[in-house]
Amino acid sequence: MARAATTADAFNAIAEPRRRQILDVLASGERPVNDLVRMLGLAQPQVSKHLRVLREVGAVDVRDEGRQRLYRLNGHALKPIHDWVKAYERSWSERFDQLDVVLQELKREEAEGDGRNDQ
Amino acid sequence: MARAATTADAFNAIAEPRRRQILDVLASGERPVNDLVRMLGLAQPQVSKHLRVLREVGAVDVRDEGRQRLYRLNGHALKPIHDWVKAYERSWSERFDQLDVVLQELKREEAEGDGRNDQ
DNA sequence: TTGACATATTCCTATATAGGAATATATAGT
DNA sequence: ACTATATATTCCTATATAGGAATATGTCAA
Repeated sequence: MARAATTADAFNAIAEPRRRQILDVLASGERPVNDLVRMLGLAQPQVSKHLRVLREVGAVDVRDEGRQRLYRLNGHALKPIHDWVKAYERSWSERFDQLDVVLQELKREEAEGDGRNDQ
Repeated sequence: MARAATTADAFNAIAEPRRRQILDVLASGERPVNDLVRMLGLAQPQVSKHLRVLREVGAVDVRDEGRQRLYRLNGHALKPIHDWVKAYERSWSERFDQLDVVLQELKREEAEGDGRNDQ
């Protein structure tokens, strides 16, 4: 079997750096395709193709306005990624290091309390 | 050009659901390959191959112990993903909705203050 | 050293890109 | 109707999988 389609889910869609760049630009607001072409320095067909993938996974929405097509971010599609990766935050976050220290202390106190029955 | 290699970066590596599952299992602690084989119901060679990809992007580390190889999580490799996706949190988080309300109010108050030169 | 166990690698194939080039479609203006 | 502008689609090709099957490598134990 080959790799899953880029349109299979958001994880596959955003594996491509250009598509992340497109989302980053759209984060600042709605944009026509040509804005993206200019800002990212890509060929127009490639941008349209990337936008199609992003649309298929629900990461962007489109709106017609005259001869332009205005794309806008739909961050909801990225929530599963956020939810998944958030579980690993403790691997690098000082905040969680601190939390771990506190939890360790609680556990130690609890163990000490065992013999003395509370107090 | 084809798609970037799965080993190109963490984004590409974790696009494959099996590899995310492997990381999820390793999050609970170090494991030999056969544990993963049993827990995920995959063929052993496939697991070894997925582990290789995860190793190449730095998401796991290995340690030899007798005839077993113990794999463990290295969450640091996932930080870039977390950092990237975090910027989109406001799209779905109520917390940020609230923050936006506050910011709007501040902006409004500032605008009102314009004519009255401070207060 | 022979055998059992644990893991990695190699070979195979169907499939899906990403980018470039060319072209199609749609809309506005004259 | 014609033209310019904006965007999408199609065709092409090199490349990289993911999984299955077979096999290689490494290590312990008798």
